[in-house]
Amino acid sequence: MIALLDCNNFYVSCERLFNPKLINRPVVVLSNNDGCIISRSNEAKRMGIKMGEPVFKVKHILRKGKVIVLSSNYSIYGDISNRIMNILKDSLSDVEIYSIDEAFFSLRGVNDRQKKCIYLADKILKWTGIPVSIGIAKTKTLAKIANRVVKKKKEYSRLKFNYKNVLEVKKDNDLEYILNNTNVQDVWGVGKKLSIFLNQNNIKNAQELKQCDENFIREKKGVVLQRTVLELRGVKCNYIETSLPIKKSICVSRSFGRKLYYYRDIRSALIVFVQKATSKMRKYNLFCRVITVFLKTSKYEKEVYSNSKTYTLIEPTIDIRLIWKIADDLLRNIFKDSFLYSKVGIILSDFYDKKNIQKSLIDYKSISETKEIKLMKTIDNINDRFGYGKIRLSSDNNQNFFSNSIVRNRKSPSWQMKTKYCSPCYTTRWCDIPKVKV
DNA sequence: TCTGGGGTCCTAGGACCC
DNA sequence: TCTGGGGTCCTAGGACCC
Repeated sequence: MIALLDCNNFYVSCERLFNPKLINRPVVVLSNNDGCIISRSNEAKRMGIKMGEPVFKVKHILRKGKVIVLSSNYSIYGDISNRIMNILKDSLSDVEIYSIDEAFFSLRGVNDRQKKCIYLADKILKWTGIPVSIGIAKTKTLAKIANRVVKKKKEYSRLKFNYKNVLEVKKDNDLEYILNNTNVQDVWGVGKKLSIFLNQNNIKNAQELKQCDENFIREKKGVVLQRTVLELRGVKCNYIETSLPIKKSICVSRSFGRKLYYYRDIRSALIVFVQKATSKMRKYNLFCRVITVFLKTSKYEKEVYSNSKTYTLIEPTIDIRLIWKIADDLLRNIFKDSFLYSKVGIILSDFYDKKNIQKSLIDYKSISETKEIKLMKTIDNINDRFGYGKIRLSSDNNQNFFSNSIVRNRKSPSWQMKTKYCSPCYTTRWCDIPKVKV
């Protein structure tokens, strides 16, 4: 049997840990750039605020309901997430960290599965303060559904719930009842497009999807959806992945705090993203061969433009100077005057381990300890010790960006994200650690 | 005024090979 | 009249996830 653990309203729950004023009040957390609502407290959900909704569309509800609005603070969420995952790993052998707030784990060999899960949920609540829900079933897809049922008990009023936050579906007729009362678009792996297709073919709920002709699904929509159908029938197609997957691409990109018109402004944003992407790549000890830069206007803009260019090197590289030079060229290639741009980004891909690098036949030199590698290591060491951005590529417009954590009043570069309502980094920055008066 | 970021996987089609 | 069979690799685009 497989269990899925999911933290309840995760970002809001994290914020509440350090700010008790948020408890029992409607709270929402916003996406980067304060654009959309991506986490809601139960109080906010009850007011009809939807997941993913742009803030400006629900301004009136937020104001009227005195909803507390927060920018997202990923250093807190990441840190709390690590603590929760470590608790799981301490008492289980097969844990797959599926996302920042979700984990699958195997319950093979466990006698009383619900008891074990209740114990884990209690421990997580006690040790971290985060409430969680756990669903248990034969496959990942069914565990996802069971988990959803725990969180939406009201929609399944005929079920008997023995526990507040854990559910194992044991009886066949219970499962049938659950699947009959779960819309097809709420099944894991069925998104907007597929649910439209399924509805048109008279498949409206999970039970109907389970019983439909899998060959028809395979032929029309491919193997992924076919697997979903099989998983609904209790046939395992997706297994628990305990080892970290090998990275296939690294992307760093942000929407600008305001629309940008000038090339030099966009360039000064890109140079920062390139540095983030390359330092991330070096953390994984990887070399990349393919570099992509993309640039776009908002899709809601009157004059829409979006373009990307890719460059493939002969030899994989780790050198930020080379990567930046190429990225800069690519940007110059796709930039066009007279658009109001909202976003630029870099994608590094086609990764190689140091040992598996195919050298150029023509321009051969030994890779093992070249100057580039030594230089990059030195940069990383200095930045680790003295703070990110102490050594970086130069760009005239970014002088204040890297010192902004200390001096907040200086003018920040024009592309920087909006984070108007950000809470302190309570657990990851020395000066933000909460003070307690006794 | 205002609409996130970072990923993965699959498929179809084209180009090419012998 | 009549034009093979079997395959790989690459890319773009579409779908999904949180």
